[in-house]
Amino acid sequence: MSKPTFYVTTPIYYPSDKLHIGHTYCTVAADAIARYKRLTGYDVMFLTGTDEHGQKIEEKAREAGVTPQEFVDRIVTGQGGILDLWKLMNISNDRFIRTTDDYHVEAIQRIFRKMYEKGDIYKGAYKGKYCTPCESFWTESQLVNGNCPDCGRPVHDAEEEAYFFRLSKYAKPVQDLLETGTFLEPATRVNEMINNFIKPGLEDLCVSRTSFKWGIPVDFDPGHVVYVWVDALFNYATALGYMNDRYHDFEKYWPPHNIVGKEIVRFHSIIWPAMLMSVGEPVPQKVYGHGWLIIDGGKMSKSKGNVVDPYLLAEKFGVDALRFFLLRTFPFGSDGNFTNELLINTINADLANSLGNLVSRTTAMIEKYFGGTLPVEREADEADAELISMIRETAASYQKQMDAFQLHLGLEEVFRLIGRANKYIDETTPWILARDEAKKPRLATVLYNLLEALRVSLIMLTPFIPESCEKAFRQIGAGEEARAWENASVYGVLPAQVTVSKGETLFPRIDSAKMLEELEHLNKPAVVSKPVLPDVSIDDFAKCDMRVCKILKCEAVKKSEKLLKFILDDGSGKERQILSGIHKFYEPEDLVGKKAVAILNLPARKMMGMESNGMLLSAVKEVDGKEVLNLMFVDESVPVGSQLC
RNA sequence: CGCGGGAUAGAGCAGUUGGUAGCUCGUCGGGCUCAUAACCCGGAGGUCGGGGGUUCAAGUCCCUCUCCCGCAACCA
Repeated sequence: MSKPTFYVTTPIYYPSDKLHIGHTYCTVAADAIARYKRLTGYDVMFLTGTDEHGQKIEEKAREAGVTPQEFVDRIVTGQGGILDLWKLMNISNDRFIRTTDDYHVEAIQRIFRKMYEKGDIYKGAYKGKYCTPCESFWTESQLVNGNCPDCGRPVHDAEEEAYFFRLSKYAKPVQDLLETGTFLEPATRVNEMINNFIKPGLEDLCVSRTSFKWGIPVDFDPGHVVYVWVDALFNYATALGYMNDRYHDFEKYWPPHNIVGKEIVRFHSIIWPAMLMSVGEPVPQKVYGHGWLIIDGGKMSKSKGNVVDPYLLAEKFGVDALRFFLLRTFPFGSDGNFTNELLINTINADLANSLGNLVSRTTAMIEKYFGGTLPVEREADEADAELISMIRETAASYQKQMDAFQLHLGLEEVFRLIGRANKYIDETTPWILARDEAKKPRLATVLYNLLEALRVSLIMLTPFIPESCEKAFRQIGAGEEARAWENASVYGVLPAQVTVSKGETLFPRIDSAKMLEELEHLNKPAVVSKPVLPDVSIDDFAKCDMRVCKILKCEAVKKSEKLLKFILDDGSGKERQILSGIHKFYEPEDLVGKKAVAILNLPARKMMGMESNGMLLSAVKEVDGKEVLNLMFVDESVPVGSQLC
């Protein structure tokens, strides 16, 4: 009899930067699901990977002075890269796809052609507002006062050749899919999608670009590259061999369970099923949009300097502790507030105090009272009933939660049992039983029951903390059979004369105050000094017209967090208006009357509907992960209009 | 009125179809001594953001207001 199959995926991550704890969260969750399914008897395919094309990577590579391929190789396969991170985190993926893999590239070209030949992709005109100097297309909604949002100059209607996917054709079936089944979870996301995107009407989707080259070429029209929707989404299929010969298990595993972050739910729940309908393949069994990790109440981002490094945490706390924390603490569907303090508290309370200590006290007593091996004589008591029934029943409620991807609730079930076992020790007072030779059978029974409670708990914890469970199984003397899922709801699986060994401490307690202080230091990386830019000619430098200006007026721009509006005297006799995004660093009233330096001959640019004619110069540096900015003030004695050279 | 999420004990969160407000951590007191200063028991602490409405009954349904967050916009 062949096992049922289960296919689970993470998003393919965009390797424009190192991955952070948020990516780790998602991948660890998918890993726990994959391990859980394997444990419970499924033939599992677990896929993760990287989405390596696109304009941003092209630009980043150019800035770094390498080819796009070299750039992504470094982030994906290089030291401390994505592959290393997943290895460190003990991720059990069966496959890893990179969208630059040959087989994927060829398959995407075939898929694109297939949809084209079917008529679902057609060559049309990308109509929009075009800004000639910027060589950019804009949509109506992107315009600022009807002008180019980049440079503020007028735009005109223009058309460009592009390929479109007939998304509109699939609006109805996609809506039905969202409304009827359990296709998209959690359910709150369904309303969001329907209200935001389906109800206003689905427009056909532009699926090719000519503005950059770093992508998969449309093989029958080489000027175009396939845009991300087709390239990235179909990775879930090509990785199984869909439209290629590299793999041959599409039939076996399709359709997938796509675990995704809430920011890409839209693509996975609308565009993705529509395209699958187009190529005539089943839609995913489930798209699950998990929440984000929030840091200090706000989104994690580079510019806030609050990106949490998973390497650092894994090194400090251990991989299993980190994995456990992520999945135990945060409801999988909603956002979670990440703090180091919470991390330490969770590790101490659940892993050290409850689980680790239970293993420790149980094995210690068996060694102390029986030399490590339980005798065969037993004596049952009514006091055992509740614990034993929990040993038998916890697996069922755990399974129910896990099948619904409610990982944190699954863990809660396990810890209810662990808590009950700790209480059982107090109720049965084995240290008192040990004083009376006649009560040895009773004592053996109590300790055996504790081992059994631990055994079934560890089976259920294996998907979350595999390494630690392995160690703990050995300590409580559990062999292969005792670790099997079938025996997670059976009492009495360990041999009566089981032998234990109190090994190393599974999860050492963490000194919270001390560790927090340590992390505080580590979070302040050495000040990064940027490399000096390539040479420019003196002529190039001379093209920049920088002059001393006096700040006549300065006020905050309404509705803008960052913008200040300056009226400057640049020495010409005319007032000059410049907008600058520095409100975070300065209050307007502190700046009036001061003299600063501005570059005057930048093209005018519209921001929040107002024109900015130039830029105030600032000194910027990243210190302790935070951006520090200082305007370049000059001495009162320097005449207004003085030119820098 | 751009879209969405949220406001429940000191902190972080649960509260299913409306029917005595719960959990974890912290705190205070007690117990125990097998164990990783851990474990067990108990107490204190909430007019469920404000106001109005429906109902025998509202944290839960309806209206309204305030505040926070995310997306979007913007940060040359």
